[in-house]
Amino acid sequence: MAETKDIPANPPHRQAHTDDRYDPHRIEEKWHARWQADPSLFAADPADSKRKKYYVLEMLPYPSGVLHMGHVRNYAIGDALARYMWMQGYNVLHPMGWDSFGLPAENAAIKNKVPPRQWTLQNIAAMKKQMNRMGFSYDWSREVTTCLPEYYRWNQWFFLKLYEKGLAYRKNSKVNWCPECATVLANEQVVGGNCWRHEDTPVVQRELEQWFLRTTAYAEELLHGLDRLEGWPEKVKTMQRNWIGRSEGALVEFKIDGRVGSVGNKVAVFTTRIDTIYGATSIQLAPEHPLVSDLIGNDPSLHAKVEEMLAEQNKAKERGEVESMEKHGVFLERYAINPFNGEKIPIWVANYILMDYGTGAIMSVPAHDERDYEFAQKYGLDIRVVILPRRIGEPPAEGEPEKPVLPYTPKDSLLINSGEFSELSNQEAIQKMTAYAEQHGFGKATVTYRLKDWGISRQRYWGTPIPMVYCEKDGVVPVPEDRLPVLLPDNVDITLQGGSPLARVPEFVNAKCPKCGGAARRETDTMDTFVDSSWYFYRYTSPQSSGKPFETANIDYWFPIDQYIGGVEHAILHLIYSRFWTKFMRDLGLVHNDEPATRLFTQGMVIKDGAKMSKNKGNVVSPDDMVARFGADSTRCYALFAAPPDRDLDWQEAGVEGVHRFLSRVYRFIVRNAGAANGASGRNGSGAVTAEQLSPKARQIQRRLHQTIKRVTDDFQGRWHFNTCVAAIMEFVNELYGAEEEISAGKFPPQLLAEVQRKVVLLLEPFAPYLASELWEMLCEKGNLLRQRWPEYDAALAKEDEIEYPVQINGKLRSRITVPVDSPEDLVRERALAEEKVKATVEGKQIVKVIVVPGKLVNVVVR
RNA sequence: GCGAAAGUGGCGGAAUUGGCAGACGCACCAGACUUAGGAUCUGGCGGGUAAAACCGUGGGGGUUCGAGUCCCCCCUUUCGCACCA
Repeated sequence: MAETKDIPANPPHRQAHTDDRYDPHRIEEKWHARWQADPSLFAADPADSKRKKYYVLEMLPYPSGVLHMGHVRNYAIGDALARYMWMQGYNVLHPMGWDSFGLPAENAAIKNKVPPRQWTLQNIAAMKKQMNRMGFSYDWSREVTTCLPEYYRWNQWFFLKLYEKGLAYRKNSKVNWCPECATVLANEQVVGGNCWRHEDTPVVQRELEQWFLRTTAYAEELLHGLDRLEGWPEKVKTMQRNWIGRSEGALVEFKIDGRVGSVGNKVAVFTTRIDTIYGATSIQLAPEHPLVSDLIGNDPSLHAKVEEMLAEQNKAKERGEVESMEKHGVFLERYAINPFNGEKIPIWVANYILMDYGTGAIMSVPAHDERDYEFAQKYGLDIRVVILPRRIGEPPAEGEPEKPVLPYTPKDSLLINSGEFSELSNQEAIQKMTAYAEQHGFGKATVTYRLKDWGISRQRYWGTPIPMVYCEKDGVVPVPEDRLPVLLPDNVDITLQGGSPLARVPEFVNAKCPKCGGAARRETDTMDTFVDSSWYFYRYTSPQSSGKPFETANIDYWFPIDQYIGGVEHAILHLIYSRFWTKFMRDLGLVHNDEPATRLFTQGMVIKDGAKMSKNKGNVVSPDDMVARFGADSTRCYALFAAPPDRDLDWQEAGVEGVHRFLSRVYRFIVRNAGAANGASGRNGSGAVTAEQLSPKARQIQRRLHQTIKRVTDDFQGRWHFNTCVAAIMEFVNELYGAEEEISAGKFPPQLLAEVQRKVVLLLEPFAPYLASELWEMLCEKGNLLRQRWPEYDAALAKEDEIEYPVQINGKLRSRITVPVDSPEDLVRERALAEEKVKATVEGKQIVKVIVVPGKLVNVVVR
């Protein structure tokens, strides 16, 4: 009690002042207005800048009209990084735009009778307002809006280039059709075989003539390029590898026995296991295989059976039950000849053969393939073993059965019953048998991919018109470059259902043939919106460019993107398409980089009560609501604090409150102490005060400050653990509160106090930029915080004088000793053994050894 | 079925290379200040015990002076792929 005399009865930090209350709304509105008034604050220097560049990019949103928490998290991460990189002295490009074509605008138009364009532009305005309110540091002078002709004309231009190079072509193909919407859906809008908007409406397949982009031309490069993308998550790279699905094998032709139809007298199969060809006991065709009807001929009962199979398959597809379908087949009563042994084997049609993979036909080897085995068992087909784990006559290894368990599929065994190839290893057999087939003209080595060409035609209104016309005389004719853009007409009645809305606009459809000038019909399909997002980030470098999509010189400076940030849901589609687009543009000579982005980060989802936020579940937390209650700083700071960025984040309102309390504490500390420090020059380190002149507590604060700078910096750039960055600052602020009695008693040199406050504010800038700006000004500092340098940590000042060693006995904590830092091991050992508790515990036992881990601990091993 | 990631207090999460498990925050408890407190400040807070001992990172084994961390087996959850020949 006695010492309380020295301390004011009501020390300042124990009082609630009305004037030191943290009012985020007052602060944020003030700075919001200033930032809006001066867009240059967040603008990147031009590409001819001598400064080193940093391009940080968040995936552009679809302008649905409201920002959700997932956006906020994504952008809070990107914004923290952008601000940090500015403070590291980089010229930072941090742009934002709108992926603004797409079906929701059309749906909204039908529902609310608002033109898609108007609906979209309103939404953009609303979301932009929300983003600005969050305080994101976007360079809006580079904003890209994909539904505007200035942008989409370049989609058309690229399309013409693709067409010129033979990378855009037209063919008949099946598309997803929702009868309820009366429109085509993108693959990603088909959920479990049903329409995403009408969850009980199965999507049907419709055959339509469509435009495709030849992504498969780059399959090999898209695959191998992944190996060099070290800054991409393994998960995403694996997904892309699987999607591309490269498979090495052989094409082998089997002659068809007997009469020959119009399609040919051979059937080609693709196999990765040509080494098992002596075990082939049937040929299996996909039901849609063109040979099927030829082989059936006029047999009505076979015809009916195959038809039935197709019908069943379609039904299963509609129900989304294709995977669980039982294997089913029909024998076509015809035979093929195995070119290796001349054997006649039956030809079947089977529902498990996919027409769009390989050749749509396989050789069936039941003994050595799971699916063929299941099928052969059901229909009693021959099962012939042609590979063994060991030589015939060799005894089985310990625990190995006498005969291999079928189906036996390993690739490191030996061939038997395979003519001249018997006794070869599988690997050797694959090479020799492929060569044999090639020599005899019935086969060759080949590579198959699962990746398919990208169908970009959409029978929708709200998209980029495909710049093609159809002329009776000249056929398919591209619109000449100088007549771009082909403008998307306004005032289109999209309530008319069925077919492309543009087909119902005569002014649009009726065109002149660019070649002959005669009457022609315009293409009325529009492009997939993934075209828009395949190259938008290049446009940010040259947003005003009018004669070209962008200036190559700007690309050379800014690209590749240093850090791309977005949701993992784009791992395949957008990220493959944009890699494809980059490679194509590189081959045109427009860019000189092979890949769009060197580093990719996929943040976790924002969930609430264990489930993804959704209107259906009623667990949506609105950013506006959070901002209204706690302010933008608390909201974004919580989004970074609550979990590491790659993990799912469980939104807890009490947590936002906690962060808000923390920011309040920072605010109040500086409000109370800014005056004491102002006037002192803390701007260049600790000024004139040396560490020795400080009181123990002041020295401790100085030490902790530098330790905190190190922790925040390391966690930020080393690991991207923003949660521990914020935690470290919290710890330091707690420490400051612990020292506040001494501070308010004037025992801290003003220089140190100024340095502490100044650096805390700088550390806070990436996480709570509004508050940081306000406090910066309160400290009488001037200028754009983003142009300030990130604080540097001083190892000498951070260094402890003493270190505490835990002392273990047989691995259990028994005591602690404190020794001067850098004490020699011998001294640490001596002090540990001299410790009373240790002595008592060790008493009467034999010390086997004493382990001293410098800077960590002491462990005494006794027996 | 295959592949990947994860499993730590009442909750979100820390522990970066094997070295004091539970930082920081929430919730809770106590105290201070108060006309008042859903404000603020201080302290406590894995289980267990009077206090220790002891037990604790999904379960079981192992390596090690020492394991949340490494190895083997198993369980659970999430995500991705799913007849790809």
